[in-house]
Amino acid sequence: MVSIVVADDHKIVREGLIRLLEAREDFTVIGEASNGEEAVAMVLERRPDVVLMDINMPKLSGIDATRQLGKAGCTSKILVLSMHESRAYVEEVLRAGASGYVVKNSASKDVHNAIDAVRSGASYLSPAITQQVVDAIARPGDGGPSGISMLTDREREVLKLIAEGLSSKEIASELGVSLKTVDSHRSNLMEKLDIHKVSGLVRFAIRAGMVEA
Amino acid sequence: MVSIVVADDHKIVREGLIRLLEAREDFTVIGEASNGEEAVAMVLERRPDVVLMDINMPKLSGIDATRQLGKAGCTSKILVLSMHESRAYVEEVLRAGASGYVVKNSASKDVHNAIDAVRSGASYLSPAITQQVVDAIARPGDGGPSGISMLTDREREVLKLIAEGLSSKEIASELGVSLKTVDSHRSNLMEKLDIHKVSGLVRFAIRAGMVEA
DNA sequence: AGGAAAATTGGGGTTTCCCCCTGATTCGTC
DNA sequence: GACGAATCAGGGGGAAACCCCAATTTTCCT
Repeated sequence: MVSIVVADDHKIVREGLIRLLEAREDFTVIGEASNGEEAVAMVLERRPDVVLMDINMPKLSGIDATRQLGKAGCTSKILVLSMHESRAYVEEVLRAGASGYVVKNSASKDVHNAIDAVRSGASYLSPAITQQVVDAIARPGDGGPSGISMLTDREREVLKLIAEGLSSKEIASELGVSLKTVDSHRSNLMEKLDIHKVSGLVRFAIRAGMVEA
Repeated sequence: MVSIVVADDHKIVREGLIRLLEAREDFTVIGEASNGEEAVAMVLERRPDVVLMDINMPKLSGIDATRQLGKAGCTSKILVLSMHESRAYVEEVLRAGASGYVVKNSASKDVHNAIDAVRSGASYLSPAITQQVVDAIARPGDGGPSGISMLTDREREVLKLIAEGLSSKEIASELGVSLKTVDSHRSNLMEKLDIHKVSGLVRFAIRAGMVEA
């Protein structure tokens, strides 16, 4: 019997997922969460075998939640559910410690397979994704990391807030650091990405799935 | 018996929705589509009582599909499913001819209710939405179409270039006018849209389909 | 363990651009 | 004529972008 926690901010999607999961008699959903914080708390408390986690969630993204669970020494396997097929996204998810990446454009059978895979210690990537990863590995001359992975955690954080429309001053107070520090991160990430305009940063962040359009 | 067509680009979501719908014995799903074009073709062919349509779909958005169905004289009731709760979206959806607007953060019971409502000729708006609509009506001052239609051709042109990352100076030379003129258009469109940051303009332009992410 | 490299933090100063305000002129349309 | 749209213009405040710099911590590699 495989115990599962489902985390997705859309109730209707959550309900649908649960039905799909429980079509398998050896799967049992033991909890559901509607945001990242809730998901972390619930997983740490109930210790499911598998967590089916959406990326786009309020308060704490699925990626950050995955990261936190890893740091907390959680042994539950995390299966990230995403609507994005961009390579940059997959990279970040896997580095955060997830065992699998399933695009929402999958059949329920695929999700079942994915759960079986991560249960047995394997990794699972949606077919649409594996090709991207293979491409990335096969193309070292591509400048390697597609951009986002060459940024530090802090720089990603700052980029996300820039793309969301916060001014440097607001970002500084949001992160609890000085304006000058934010300015440094801003300059550094612009240099790394070779994007020197806010508009470019916003489009990049959207393509990378860091923010919604 | 209510016949339904489900349109959503994510297969896993589509499957979940279908299960939720068929939990009601008087509902029967007679078709599913993974993009807007497919949805239009299928609805015109099978003439369902109700279409459950996601907004975000490739090729043709749920909104445009709704518009096309209306022009084609289709009598199927259209229930739009959206992850957005912003007023601008609701307005556009309803003006496109949809009978209902259901946020994805709803319970399956709400979707059942929504279908019952539109079936009987009524409109259905998710609770989270009704407040927004009431607010919009109560404020005749800015009650106009909250989107792109209030911009002039020139302003749309400038907005597009801003979103593409050009500076005001570059836009001026691109359009063959003075920098100050561009500055005026910029100010005016910002005022009209009530968006006062580049990041917001870029996201707006992407949502409006004026530029690619 | 020890040292190198990177990340994070912080500061000063300059230049450019953005944003908002006010105003004006021309053109076409209703 | 009245109106809206497009064009042009100046000035001022502020933010951003880019330059210089440096201290501390964390991470990584040998």
